[in-house]
Amino acid sequence: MRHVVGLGEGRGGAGGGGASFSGFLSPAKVEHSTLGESPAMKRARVAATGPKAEFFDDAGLDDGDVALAGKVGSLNGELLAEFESLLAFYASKKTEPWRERQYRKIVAVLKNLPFRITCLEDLNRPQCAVLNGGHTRTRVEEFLRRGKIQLAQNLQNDPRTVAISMLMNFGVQGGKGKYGSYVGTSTAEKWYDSGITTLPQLQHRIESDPTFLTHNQRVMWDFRSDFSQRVPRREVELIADVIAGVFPSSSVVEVMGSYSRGAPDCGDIDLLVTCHGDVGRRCSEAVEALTKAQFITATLRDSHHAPGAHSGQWMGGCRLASLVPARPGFADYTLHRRLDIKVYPPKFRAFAQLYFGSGQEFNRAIRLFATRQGYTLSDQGLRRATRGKNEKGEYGTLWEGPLLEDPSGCNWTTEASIFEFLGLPFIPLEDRDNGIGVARLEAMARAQATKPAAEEDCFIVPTDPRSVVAAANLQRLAPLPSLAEGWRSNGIVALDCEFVGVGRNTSGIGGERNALARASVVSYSGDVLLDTFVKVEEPVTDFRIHVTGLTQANLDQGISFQEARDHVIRLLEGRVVVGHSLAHDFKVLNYHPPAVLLRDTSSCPHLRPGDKGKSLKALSEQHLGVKIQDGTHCSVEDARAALYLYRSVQDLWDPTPPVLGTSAKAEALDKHLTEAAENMAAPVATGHNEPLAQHFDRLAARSHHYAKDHYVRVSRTLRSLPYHLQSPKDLLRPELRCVGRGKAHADIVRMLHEGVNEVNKGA
DNA sequence: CGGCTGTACTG
DNA sequence: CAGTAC
DNA sequence: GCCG
Repeated sequence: MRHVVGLGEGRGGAGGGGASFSGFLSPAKVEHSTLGESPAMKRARVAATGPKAEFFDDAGLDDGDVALAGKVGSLNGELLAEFESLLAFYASKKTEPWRERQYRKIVAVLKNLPFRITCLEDLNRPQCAVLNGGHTRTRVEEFLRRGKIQLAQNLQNDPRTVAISMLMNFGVQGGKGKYGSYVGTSTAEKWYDSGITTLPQLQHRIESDPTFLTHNQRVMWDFRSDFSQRVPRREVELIADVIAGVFPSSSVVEVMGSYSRGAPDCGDIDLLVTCHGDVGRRCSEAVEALTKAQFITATLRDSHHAPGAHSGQWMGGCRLASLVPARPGFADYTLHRRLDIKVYPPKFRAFAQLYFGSGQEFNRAIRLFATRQGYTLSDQGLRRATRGKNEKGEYGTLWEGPLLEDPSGCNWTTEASIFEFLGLPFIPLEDRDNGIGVARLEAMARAQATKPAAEEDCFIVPTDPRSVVAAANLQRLAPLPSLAEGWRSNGIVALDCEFVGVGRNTSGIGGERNALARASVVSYSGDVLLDTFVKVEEPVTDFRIHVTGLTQANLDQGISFQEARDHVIRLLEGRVVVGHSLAHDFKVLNYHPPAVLLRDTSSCPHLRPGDKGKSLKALSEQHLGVKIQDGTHCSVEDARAALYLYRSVQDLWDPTPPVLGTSAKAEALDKHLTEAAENMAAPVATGHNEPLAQHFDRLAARSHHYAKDHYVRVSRTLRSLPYHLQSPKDLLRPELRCVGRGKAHADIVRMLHEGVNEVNKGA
C-alpha cells in the first residue's frame, strides 16, 4: 500500500510554512513525505532486502561495507579527484562521448565506493568492474604507486578544458550533474574557437549581441545564479503542492529525482504527474494556469498539445514568491527554480517512475538489458523488438511489436512488475544512481548471456517417435555452416505444419479446406521449439494419412487451434521464418508476417531444382544428400530439412538481415522494398558513385558522433549501389532513404548539378 | 571491429 | 539534421 | 574506454 499524503493533513503536521495560496489548494494528491523516508524509498527498501543481500554476498562484501554505502565518497578522495580531471578533459571534447561516459561511470563508482582502494586486488571486487579494464586499471596502478596520475596532472589545468567547462556552465561553479545550460560541447567549442575564453568575454558578447544566445540559453543565462542555488526539501514540497493544485483531483503528483532519494536539498525539481484523460491537454491547461499566476517564469520546453499523446511535458523555471507572500520569520521564496513536469496516463506510471526515479547510467543499463532480452523499454512501456543490422549495414531496430501487457495481470502498476518481467531482481531506488545498480544489471546481463537459449520458450508435446528417428538423418549432417554472429543464428526459426482436410468431401481427395493438425517450429540449431498435435474442431473428412500419418487419436491428444497459433506466433514474431511453401502454413494459421522476414525454400534462387522438381524431398536429396519423407511426413523433419537447406545457402541468399519498420509502418516499408528489389536490375559491380562516396568519406572524417555515423552510412550506401546516381529523382528510391532530407541530400543534389569538385571547392 | 538508451524538443 | 536535454 |  502506498503512502499518500493528502493536502490538508500534510501541511498541518509539517509544522506549517504558513503557505496559503488560495486558488491553488491542491485537489490532486501529492505523494511525498515531509519527514524522513519517502514512500518511494520505503517501497524500495522493503522490496530490496532479498536480492540486494544476495548481490552483496556474491560481491564478497560484509555488512560493514553495506552500512557505509551512501555516505562515502571521501574514502577515495584523491583518486576521485584525478579521475574527475580526466572526466573534465574528455567531457570538454565533442569527439569523445564514449570515453567521457566511461569516465563518468568511474567517477560515479569512486564517489560511492564503500571502501578505500589500497591495492590492485581491490579492483577485483565486483563494484570496481569499471576500474578494472585495460587503461583504467593501469591508471589506478600508477596512482597506487606514485600517489598521482600523470596524465590527469597534465590535463588538470589545460586552459582549453577549463575554458570550455566554464562556457558550458556559464561560469557557474559546480555545474554539471543537475541540469543543462543548453550549451554543449559543440557550442562551447565554437565559442572557444571564436576567441571567447573567459567569463567577462562571454558576458560582453552576450550583452552586445542580442542574438548571440538561443532562447533556452538565454533563460539559463538569466537565471544562472538562482538556478545554481539548492532547493530545500520544504520548498520542493510547496512547489509540488502548487502543481497538484492545477491538476484534477484524481491525479497523483510525485516528486522524483534526488528528493525521492532523500536528499536534504535538490538541484532542481522533477515532478511526475499521473492523471486520466488527455495528458497533453491536462499539461497545457496546468501550464497555462501556472503562467497566469506568475508561478511559471520561463519555459524551456513545452510539448505541443497533441491530443492522445503518450505524455505531456514541460520544462522551465518557476518561483513561489507570487503565491506565497513574504512574511517575517519565514522564507520568502523569491528564488527562481528549475522545474520539470511530466504528465503520464496511469498505464505508464510505473515506467515513468522507473525512468525519472533512476539515474542516467541505470536507465541505459536496464534498457540495454531489455534490448538484449529481445525487448525495448522506455518511459512509455515495453515492447518486443529485434535489433540487428539492416541490408545497408546500419545497426538498428528491425522489428518492433505493440505495447506489451503485464503478464502478471497487474497492468504494470508497480516498478517491481517491470523488473519481474525482465527477470531482474528488484533494484532499490538508492542503488539506481550510484553505480551499484548498474553493476548488478551488468552482472545479470552476463549471467543471462551464458545461460543456454531459453528452454522455457519451448513447448513440446510428445508427438511421434518417428520425428526423432527421421530427423536423426539430418542431425548427422556435418559440418554445418559456422554460426554467424547475432541475427544470423538468433533471429531465425523454421516452421512446418501438417494439415488434414475438413469440409465437404467433393472430389474424393481431401476435404475442401485445410485444418491445422500438427505444428512444429525448430531453432536455427535444429532444436525443437514447438511440436504439437492440434485438435480439429470440425469433423475431419480426410486425414490424408498416407502423407500426414495422422489419426483421430493423434489429434485428440492435441491442443486447441488458438493455443497452437499463439505458440507459433510467439516463436515466430519478429524472426526470420524458414520453411517450404510457407504460404500454405500461414494461410491456415491465419498469421501473416511481413515478406521480408520469410525465407521460402520452394522459391530460393540459390536452390535450383534438379530433375525431380523442387519439392522439399527433392531439394533435400539434391542439395543435402538426405532422404526425407520416406513414408509419411513429419513436420519436425520437414522444418529441419528446410532449415538446413536454408543454412546451406545462407551466405549467398541472406548475407544481411532484413529491414523492417515498426508494426504500423512495416507493411508499407515492406512493399517499398519489394518494389525496389523488383525495380533494381540484377546486382552488378558496385563503385559507380565513387566520387560522391568520397565526398562523404571526407565529411565523415571531420564529423563526430551521430553526424559521422550518418555520413559513413551515406558513403557506404552510395558505394554499394548497383547503378549510377544520375538525377535527384534517384534519391527518392527507397534504398537511398538513409540519405535523409538534410545536408547529405543537398550535397548530392548540388554535386549532381555542379559536379563534385565545385561542391568541395565551396567547402 | 563496432556497439554503447530511448524520446522529443528547438533552431 | 544537429545539438541538446532528461 | 570497455566489452564480446
